[in-house]
Amino acid sequence: MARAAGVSRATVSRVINGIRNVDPAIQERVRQAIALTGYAPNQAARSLVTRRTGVIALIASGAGSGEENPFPGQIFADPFFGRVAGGVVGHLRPLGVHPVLMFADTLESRDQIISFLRQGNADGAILISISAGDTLPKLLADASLPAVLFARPVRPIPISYVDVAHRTGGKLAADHLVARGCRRLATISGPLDLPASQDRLAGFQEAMAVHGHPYIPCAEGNFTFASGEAAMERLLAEHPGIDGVFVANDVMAQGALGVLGHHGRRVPGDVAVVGFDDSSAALACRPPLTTVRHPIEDMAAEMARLLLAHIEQPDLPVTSRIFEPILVVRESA
Amino acid sequence: MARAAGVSRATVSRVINGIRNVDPAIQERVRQAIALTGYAPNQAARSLVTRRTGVIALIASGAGSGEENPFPGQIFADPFFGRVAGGVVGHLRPLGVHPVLMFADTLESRDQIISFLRQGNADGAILISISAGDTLPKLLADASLPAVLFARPVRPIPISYVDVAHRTGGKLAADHLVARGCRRLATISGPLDLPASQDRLAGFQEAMAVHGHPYIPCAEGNFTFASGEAAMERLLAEHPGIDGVFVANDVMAQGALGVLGHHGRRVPGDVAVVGFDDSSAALACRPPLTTVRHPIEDMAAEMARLLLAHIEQPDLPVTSRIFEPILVVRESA
DNA sequence: CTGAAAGCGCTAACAA
DNA sequence: TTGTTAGCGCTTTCAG
Repeated sequence: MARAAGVSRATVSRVINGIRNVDPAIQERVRQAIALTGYAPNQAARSLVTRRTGVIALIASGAGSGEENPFPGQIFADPFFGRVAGGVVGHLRPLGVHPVLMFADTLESRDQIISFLRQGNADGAILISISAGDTLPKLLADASLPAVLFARPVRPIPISYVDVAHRTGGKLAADHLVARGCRRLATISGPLDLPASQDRLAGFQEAMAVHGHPYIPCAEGNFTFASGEAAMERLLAEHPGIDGVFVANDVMAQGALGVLGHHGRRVPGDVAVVGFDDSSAALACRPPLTTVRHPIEDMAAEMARLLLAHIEQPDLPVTSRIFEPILVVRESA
Repeated sequence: MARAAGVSRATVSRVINGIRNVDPAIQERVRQAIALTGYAPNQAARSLVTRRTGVIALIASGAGSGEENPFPGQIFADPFFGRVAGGVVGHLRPLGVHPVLMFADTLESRDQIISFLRQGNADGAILISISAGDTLPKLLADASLPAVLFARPVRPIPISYVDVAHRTGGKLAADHLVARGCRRLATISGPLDLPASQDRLAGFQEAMAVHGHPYIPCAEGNFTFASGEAAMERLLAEHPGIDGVFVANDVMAQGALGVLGHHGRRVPGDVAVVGFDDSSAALACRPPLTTVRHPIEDMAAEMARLLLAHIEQPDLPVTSRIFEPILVVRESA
């Protein structure tokens, strides 16, 4: 464009990038020419010199080293992932940064992601690991690509992360259930190879021990609806007298609620239920779910901040930031 | 890199881009040098000359012209959107194309999206409109940006789209419910300003008329869980004798199922329920939902094909492709 | 079959 | 304050 504005391209560039030291009159003239010609600067040319794309990778990372379902499954439909994605978009969009959706399910896809980043397709990555044994954090660290994890990695890795105090969450649930008068408690945990699951469980058990309940029956799930149902069935079969359950995420809690209803148990009358996440599933439960709120929006904001900082200053030391959960009391407990 | 390979960069480029006419020996030498040096070609430089990015925009477009929730809400958590996103990723990833997640909720965000595309940040767009009166399709067409819609636009617009035969879907549900012996039917529709909702409803009503039921009570919802509950409550209040319901999507059906249970109605014994989409919500229903399957993966594949074709040949005439739904019989009807 | 050279469109020194 | 100039790192004619 826009030497039709009667100035040099350098000046146009300065106006577009909001650099001062440009005569207001000329600034105006350039703006008009832009509006008139419908000029849109070429991002590739721009990235080539600025070495920045305004794009980050938002990665849902599962285990998988072989081949699986060709469709990145219902991960994207998980209310938890949805809330994270929403939080990230909400905070990055005003800054003109947009996320590329990626799914790391196979060895190949992990390599593809690393290449994608190394080629400068994106400036950094936000990684949401949904299973243990994920090798992507290490690959990212080894390639020293700017990245932030949504949760503490299984093994220590020099990479920044944001997490919630899972143990505190477990304790909140325990305290609430005990305060409500529950005496025969049980819990449905997430996959026990995940630190998050371990910590929620440990926090719950420890708090229960303090309340004088040294042993708590536990059924392991994998954060899916169906696994929540199955776990609840097992618990009910082995411990029919249960009067309170802490479930490690809302989606499983939703499944558990259905099973309880099926077995004629009233919630919260016969059995009180507390979930975890405060995802949209909590409001889709009947009765609405009392749950431990994962402050995802705050965490997403912090991840955005951290990632951008790492992008700006590649040698910034890695940090972690732990958020405190709170109990949201609704009707299920 | 890699004049360390002892060849010119032109040759390296040829090897990387898999262009023939390269001596196998040299080809091998280049590959080794690449592996050795860990060379990764710069995508910006590449895009600058090829005018292609390998990125497309995946847009969830709501209505909204003012300001709303700062967080792109639970759209991303909707099982329907999740399935579309998964289908798109599944088909584009093998081709080395990745989607940027965008949310068009405000006037401003729509402009931002158009700029994003015009600046060459992405080669084209896939748009999933989740409300009527969306102006984005028109903006895209006016800017003649390569784009494909997930559904027929409300008003005719010169832009390609992929859709499902909603009327057929409604008919499938009607035929099944009647064949099952239901006599007092009702339906919960989606927002009636959406063509998709209108067509599902019309298809259902017309088929019912053929079966001798000229009038079918209808309650309008907006595709959310809560609206499904509310609609079912209304229906039950006004027509307590209902013995079959066609619900325009699975998420609302899930809500309806809960309400029916609450009112002591057995499903499918007292009331049979048929949903629409066959999203993950259908399997999370109790009993599992009989539903009209939206062939989203096939549709996503077709969208990918169409979009890439439009990107290759900018003057390709617009087309549409309508897919046939099928009935998936489970336990709810 | 391979190399040399000319840009792609922009930003960022450096002059003026 | 503005214009000139030199690349950013690649692909792609065009010679050889």
